[in-house]
Amino acid sequence: MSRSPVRSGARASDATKARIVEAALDTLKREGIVGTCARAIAQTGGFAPGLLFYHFGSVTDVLVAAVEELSHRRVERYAQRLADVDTLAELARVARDLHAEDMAEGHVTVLVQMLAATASDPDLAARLLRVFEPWIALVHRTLERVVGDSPFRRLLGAEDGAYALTALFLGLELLTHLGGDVDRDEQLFDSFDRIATVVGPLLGLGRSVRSGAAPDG
Amino acid sequence: MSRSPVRSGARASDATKARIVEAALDTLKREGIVGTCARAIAQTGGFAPGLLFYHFGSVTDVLVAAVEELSHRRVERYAQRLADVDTLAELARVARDLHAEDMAEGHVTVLVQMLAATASDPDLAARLLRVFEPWIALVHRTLERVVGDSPFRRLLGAEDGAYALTALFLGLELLTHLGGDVDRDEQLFDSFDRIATVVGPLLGLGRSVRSGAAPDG
Amino acid sequence: MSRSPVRSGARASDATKARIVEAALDTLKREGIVGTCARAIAQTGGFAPGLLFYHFGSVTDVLVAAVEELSHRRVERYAQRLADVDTLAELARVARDLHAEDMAEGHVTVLVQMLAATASDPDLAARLLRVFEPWIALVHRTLERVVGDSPFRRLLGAEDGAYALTALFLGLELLTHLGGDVDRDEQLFDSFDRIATVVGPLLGLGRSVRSGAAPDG
Amino acid sequence: MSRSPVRSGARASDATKARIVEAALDTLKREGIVGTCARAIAQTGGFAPGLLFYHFGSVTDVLVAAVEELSHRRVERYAQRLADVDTLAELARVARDLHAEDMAEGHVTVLVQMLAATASDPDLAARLLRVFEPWIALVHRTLERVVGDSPFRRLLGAEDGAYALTALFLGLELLTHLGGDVDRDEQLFDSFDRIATVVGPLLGLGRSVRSGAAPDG
DNA sequence: TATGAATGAGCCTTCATTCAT
DNA sequence: TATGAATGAAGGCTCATTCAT
Repeated sequence: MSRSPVRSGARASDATKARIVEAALDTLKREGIVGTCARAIAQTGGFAPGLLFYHFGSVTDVLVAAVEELSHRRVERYAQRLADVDTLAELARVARDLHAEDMAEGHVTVLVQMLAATASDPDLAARLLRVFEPWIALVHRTLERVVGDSPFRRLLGAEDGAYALTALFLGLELLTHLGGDVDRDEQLFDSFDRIATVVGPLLGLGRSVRSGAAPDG
Repeated sequence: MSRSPVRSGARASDATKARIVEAALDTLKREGIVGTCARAIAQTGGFAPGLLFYHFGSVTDVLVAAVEELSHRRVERYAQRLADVDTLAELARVARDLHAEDMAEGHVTVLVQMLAATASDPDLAARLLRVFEPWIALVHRTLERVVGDSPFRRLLGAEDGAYALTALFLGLELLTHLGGDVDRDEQLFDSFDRIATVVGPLLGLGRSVRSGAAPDG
Repeated sequence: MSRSPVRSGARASDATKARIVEAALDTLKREGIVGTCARAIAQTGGFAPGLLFYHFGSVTDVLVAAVEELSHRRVERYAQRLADVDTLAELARVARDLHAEDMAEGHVTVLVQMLAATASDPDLAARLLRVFEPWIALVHRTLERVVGDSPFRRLLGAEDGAYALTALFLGLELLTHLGGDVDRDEQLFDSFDRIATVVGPLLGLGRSVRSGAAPDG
Repeated sequence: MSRSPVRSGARASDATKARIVEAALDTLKREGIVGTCARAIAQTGGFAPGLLFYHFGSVTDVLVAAVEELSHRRVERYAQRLADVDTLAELARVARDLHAEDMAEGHVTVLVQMLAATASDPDLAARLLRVFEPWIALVHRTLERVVGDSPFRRLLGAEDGAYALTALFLGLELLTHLGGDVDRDEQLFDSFDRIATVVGPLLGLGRSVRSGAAPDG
């Protein structure tokens, strides 16, 4: 039933597992969840389909591993970029960059496709939730910092903000594939920039508050 | 040989086609795109799988017809509810209601699942775009009215606003299935209410502007 | 999950189901349980493998249906031949005939192969038991009649006798495939004939008792 | 290139081969022939599947080796227990004991499962026949002794007797798995005891004859 | 000697689709 | 119009076996 490598920490096979995960990510981006099957992944990666089962046991397990890997990578990157964000304006700018990266490299596609698969597999939902938790927490912490103790907090809590922001990212991905109008996102984030620049200070958000001790603007 | 009800305008078969479409919607909501196949639809509707092909030619065609039907229904309802919306605060309230309806009846699930399928089928993307156009236009028009000629327009154009709002709706659906935390959406829309109530007047949005400065109707 | 024809009583498909069952029996006889798979059955019967699943849902279900069919047929035949058996000598003669038939047409092979499969599938065991019950009951009733109220009854109850006889039949099949010495069974049943002829009357078995002591028919 | 332990007489690898054989026996008992594959055997024995092929070349070869081993062991044991058997009554008693042992430790399961596999592999049949020969010979010799020169010999030759007895053992195994009625065998052997006790002397079998004419012990 | 990675064939099952009725 | 039988192509997964180490 549970062949050894499925849950072992063996070093030798790690390279192969990484290769399989990479192939899964590629396939997911290119074909979507509907077009992603063991054979498609194997073909993408240039290996025999059996190898996938040898190392992961099932297609779903590969996909979850793939999302895990992606999540790790992006959380690291997000953490790096969000570390210095204290202002709504800064947040808008960084968000735009991260979103651009995500779109360019198909990261959000992977997430959205996996989330869609969740509808026919409640088990998968639970597993994905666990994977996303650190990510959600990161966005949450950042917003906490940006919103801080400002009065804006009364309007939109950090948690709700993180939730909405995440939803927005995912939704944009769904729509992007639809129209192919790539510039639209650019334009939208331009708007966010403007809003943040205007609204932020207006409501006393971000650094202005925190550095209230040392007003720099 | 010459039986082609697929594209005929025959009235007699319309009831059956409606039944099939309804079954497709049900199945899509319940099983998601991955679990939706000809047999599943047929079983949901209580008819033979062959009937589906007789009337629509292919599974994809039924699904598109289903989305079309759903879109028609919702556009009508949206139009009805959005007709009187002139204010950001009103918009927030109506948006919350519509979103609640959509979620309760699984409408957004259908959209999201179909949009997800788009990734492995570019043709489908084009067809869906056409279906969604009137809907997008409606939201766009509403926002146009709400934002009006206010200075806010500079910050977020009606088009971008509609785009972002739609994306948000879709994204929320994806996330809802994940955590099962149904109250979260409620909470988020509460926040929107508050924001709209506070920010709207602040920026001189909605009726205040239109009916205040230049009453045109 | 459970497509209609699987458990329907439809008349039209009965012929096909019979054809599939026949192919399963043939395959079981020719290839044994190890060599009997959906494809092999399909090839034997000259139909697409999918047809088997369409009508029966799973390979195991076809096999059980096949054993059921075989059991029905043989029970009928056994009943016919055993009806007039009152004597151990008669029983020996009829048993030899029936065994010869069974071997010639591979009936016992089917049973033995299915029973062997039981070892890795407890569920199957339960299902087969149900199928065999009427058969076992028949042999039991016959022995009851043969042994009657004779003193022999103290030595070997009808139930044990039926059990042993059945086991013997099955065991012979296993051994026959081994040596290919077809005459051996003949020889063995010759011995049984002789034993029955000698031992029966010695112990006052069968008709001698029933019609001798109290002629009731 | 030149590593061929498959047919070497190397002493070092004998322990490993024994381990593999043991694992094969265990697996055969637990899972039956249908569930016995290289991986299952390897898992049972706690070694890599490759090892099996390294030492035996194929799964079938391991299984044959396993039956060989089992046969050796049981022949030895049977010889030990049957050595002193001269009487039908004694034979019945010993047979019951041996059968109980065989059942308890699953020996007959192994035989039956392998014999079943014979149906799809004529080659295997030939190989097994060779393995069983000494065993059959042993039973034959014992019966020869028991039946001796008695008039019973005319009724059931030793050869036929051995054949029938073996078949019975195998058949009982097949039936035991079916009903799970473990006591049934006990009961049957009780009957045999009774029969042997009554019928044996009646027909002048066993020691009575041999030790009667020429008392040797 | 022993392991575990890797492969390709094969197995069970499901799917979209066609067709006779 | 509607059904249900039938097919051939996948799809997920397992298997025997080989090979590099």
